[in-house]
Order: sequence, then C-alpha cells, then structure tokens
Amino acid sequence: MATAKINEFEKEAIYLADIAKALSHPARIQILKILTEMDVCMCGDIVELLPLAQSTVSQHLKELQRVGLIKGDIDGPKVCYCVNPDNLNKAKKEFEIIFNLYTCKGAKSCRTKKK
Amino acid sequence: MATAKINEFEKEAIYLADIAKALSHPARIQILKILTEMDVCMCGDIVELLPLAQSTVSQHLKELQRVGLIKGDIDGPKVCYCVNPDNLNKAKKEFEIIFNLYTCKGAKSCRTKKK
DNA sequence: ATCGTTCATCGTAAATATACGATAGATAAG
DNA sequence: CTTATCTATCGTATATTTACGATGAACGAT
Repeated sequence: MATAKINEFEKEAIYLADIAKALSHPARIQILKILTEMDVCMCGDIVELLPLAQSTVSQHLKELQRVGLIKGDIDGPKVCYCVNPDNLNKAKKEFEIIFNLYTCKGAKSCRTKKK
Repeated sequence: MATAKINEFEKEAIYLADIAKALSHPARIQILKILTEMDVCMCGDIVELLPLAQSTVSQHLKELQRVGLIKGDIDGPKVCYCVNPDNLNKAKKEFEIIFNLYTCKGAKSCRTKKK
C-alpha cells in the first residue's frame, strides 16, 4: 500500500513535514518571496512572475494557505494574498529545532559511532 | 503535463525546495532526530524505531542522502549513517533567509496592500 | 442587465512518492 | 565454505502531486 502512514509518527514530526511539504516546490518558495519582497499580492500579478498557468498558481497558493503560511483577503473580485507572520514565525522556530539538533549535540561523527 | 517545470525557477528556490522535499515526510524528520539525539546510526536500529519496513526506511535514508543532509559510512556489512553537519548548516542558513523575509520587511499586511 | 476582470474549481493526464515483500550483494563469524 | 546479518535494489500497487485548459462564480463598471 502507498497509504502514507502519516499518523503513526510523532506529532511534531508530522507538523514539520507538513510545512516542509508546502515549501517543497520552487514556485511556492518564490511566491513567498514575491509576497514579502515585492509590492504584489494578487494572484494575477504572481502568475506574470512565474512560468505557470493561472490555475496552477492558484493551486500553489491554496497549498500555502492550507498550512497557514499565507492568507487571502477577498477584495471584490480580487484576492489579496499576504504572508501570515504568526505562522511563519512558528514554522521558523520549529525548523530551528531540527537544524540546531546537530550543533547542539556537538561533533558526533560516523567514525566515533562505529560499533 | 505533470512534468514539473523545475528548471524554470530561480536557482535558490530550487535548492530550498529540494531540501524541503527531503524534509517533507515525518519519517525523514524523525530519522534526522534519531541520528542526532540517540546513539544510533544503523538502518536496522532506525527500522525498530519507526512503523515502517526495512526497505522503506532504506528508501528514506537514500532521499536524505540525496540532498546531502546525511551520509553513510560503510562498515563491513553494516552502514553507519550520520548527519552531515556542513550541509545541515548550509540548509539552515538558506531557510533562515525565507523565514526572516517577513520580519525584515516589517509589518506589511493584506490591508495596507489593498489596491 | 451586460461585460470585463479576477480567481477557484473541475476534469484530466502524466510524473512522483510511498510502501511492501522478495531478492541479491557484501561481509563477518563459524 | 557455509551461515547469519545487514542493507540496497527490484518489482509492483496505490496515492499524491503537478500541470493545463475550460468553466463557473463573484464582483465592479458601464
């Protein structure tokens, strides 16, 4: 079976993996950058900056929204997207735990671990 | 086509997305923690700590190796896996760029961006 | 009421990812 | 040499992801 056994893992690992999944496509990384670095928020503007069709960009925006990294503000027929600072910060802190694991534990290496 | 248009994005975004992809499964997050927090390095030991078959764990280890987050040291019939500190640190720094985007730019919000 | 703009969703096709059992390779131990 | 141990790989089944065009829904403007 290819049914991912997602629920049999640790809660924190599931959360981190889910955020990582949202970041696992270059289009979504670039969308995050666009939303913060440029004065742009509309789906149509983002489409012009990426080599993707409008429907595809919409899907990517949906995925970023799913994990809460961005939010959309309906403004008439338009939707203004922006980063959700609280959730971005939460994700940042959780990722730091992973990335700091090694440095915190000191220089364990393959060699020293051998049998 | 579902051929990911991976190469039409920015180099840095491609790199970040690739690392994120390697972290996008809870098993791989837990493997990283196991390799750093516990005195464990062998595939078989990891299998016992996860709800997955040996062949599946081997696949996950391969994916983490592919992006360089871990490395495997062949030791007879065994393989001793460990975190690659240099690459983990590089990934950490690249992710910080993304996660710090918002805070560096100040409190832009959907509201202020409207039209 | 109609038209244009903006975006989400549907349907669909192809690629990738996840998972397992079975098997093969490499080496240490006997 | 044979056996046991450890791991990678193969084959396979299913689920998910990526991508597009077409369509529909929501709203402002005319």
